[in-house]
Amino acid sequence: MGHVLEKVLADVCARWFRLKGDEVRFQIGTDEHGIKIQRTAEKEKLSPQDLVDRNVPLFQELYKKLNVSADVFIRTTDQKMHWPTVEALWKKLQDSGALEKRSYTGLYCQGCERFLTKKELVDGKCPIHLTPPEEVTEQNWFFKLKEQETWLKKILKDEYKIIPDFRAKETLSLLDQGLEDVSFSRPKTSLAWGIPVPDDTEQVMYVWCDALTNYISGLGYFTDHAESKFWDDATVTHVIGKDIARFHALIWPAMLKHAGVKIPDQLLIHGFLTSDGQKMSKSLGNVVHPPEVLEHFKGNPDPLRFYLSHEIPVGNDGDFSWERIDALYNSMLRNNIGNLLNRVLTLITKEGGDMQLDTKQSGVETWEAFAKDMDAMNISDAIRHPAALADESNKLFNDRAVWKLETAEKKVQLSFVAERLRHIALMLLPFIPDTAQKISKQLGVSYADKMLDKDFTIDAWKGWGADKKWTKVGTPEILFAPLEEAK
RNA sequence: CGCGGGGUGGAGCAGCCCGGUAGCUCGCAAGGCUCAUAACCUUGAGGUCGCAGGUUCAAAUCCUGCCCCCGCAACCA
Repeated sequence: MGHVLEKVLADVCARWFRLKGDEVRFQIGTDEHGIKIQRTAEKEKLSPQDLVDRNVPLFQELYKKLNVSADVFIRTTDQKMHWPTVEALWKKLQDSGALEKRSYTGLYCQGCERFLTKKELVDGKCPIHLTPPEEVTEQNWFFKLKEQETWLKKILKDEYKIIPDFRAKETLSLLDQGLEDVSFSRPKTSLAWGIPVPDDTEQVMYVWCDALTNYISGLGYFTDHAESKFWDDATVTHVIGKDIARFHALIWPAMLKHAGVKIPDQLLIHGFLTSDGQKMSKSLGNVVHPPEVLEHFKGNPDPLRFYLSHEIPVGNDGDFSWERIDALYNSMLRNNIGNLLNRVLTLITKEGGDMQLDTKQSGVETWEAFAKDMDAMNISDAIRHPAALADESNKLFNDRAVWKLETAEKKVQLSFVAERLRHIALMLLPFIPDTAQKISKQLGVSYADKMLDKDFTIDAWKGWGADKKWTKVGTPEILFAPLEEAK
């Protein structure tokens, strides 16, 4: 579920900037190397490659169902697109003197097949296997991170913006505690499943140089540079989980510095999801699988997208609960927005279906505030603007008792609310694209068919009464069906 | 003294940076409306804002101390 939060968050941002007319390159991917994959494959009697080839399409499928509008999906096992960049980067690091081969001595547990830290030990023994670990020495390539401390402090203050703020502070305090050099490779004997170190047949790259590099390998870096303008001339934003934040904040810019590549501009760090207030874990049996949520809403990704956007302030941990998502679906989507659309359209249709919009006074004042929140990626705040507008419109509908008015005035009032709904749909477009389009289609606006195209922009449509060709509304349909008896 | 987040009506949260009638969603109660997806609108009940001190004319909001919950503690993704 965590990765879904991340992809939806990134997708909402990507869609927003596209809608603003920016050129956007939205990349996601999978890190498919490492000892865990290797071991799982052994257990299942598969080759590691077969294992990831089986699993990765499942993720891709899921993202597609969630309407994640990624332009590129990078797999770290992709030897054509990914590996050449990684190898080139490694060499650049080596040439710049950032890498050094050293021997590393650690406490190795045979049962776990990995090094343990002193703090993990209980009475000097591995807590899982209850055996004392042995001292093992192996050769590793190390990346000299420590010497970048001062530089990192500087760029984290001035150039590399971490969102939210408290994470930036956290990272800086991490720097104050001092950095260690980082192991960048493993002997083939302990890690076979990875990218071989160039010119060193005994060593395989460890995760950092491999996985982090996906951001630029997807742009053709060091090879054909096909899309490198999306790095060099763009605002680069990484969207990641708090668990890997420090590596993105520290190791990655240091690597880029050595390679002579621009450092990223922003690091958006999101929190984790709990399930009914508890950490999701297999032993507790409270893990929520995204496909279940999709199925719960009949394959419609929008309730989940809306939930994640609405309930979880960017950067904080959030909670997933079936009760909450149902409640939000009913109150916001169904009763507030869906019902408003329906009552308006039904009445307009009874009056012949014509729009009679008074274009003199605007009924939408929230675009500026909305755009400000979106630009700052405060998506949980941003999404409240269209919701509030719908809320207000329901009130207005009652206050003015629109259904009782005389025909002429009734048409004007109905058109007023319909026009508001047009704006609501535009604001919702980054969050729940399918629904936003459905609303627009029912309203009958002229651009409804084009809304989901990647080159659709909203600027021309933000004005009050901007859609001059809009004269008639479409047929009202139920936007969000009632939920069946809850699970 | 490891680091960070949090403790606000029954539930989930906002407000705290930039002190001054405690707000939102859900739930609950009463009323209204009937255009609409038993939806929509209004009103109400319910909070000593974790605890204890301090600053101030005034503190949920600033300062100090304490208690409780939750993550992370570095190569392990």
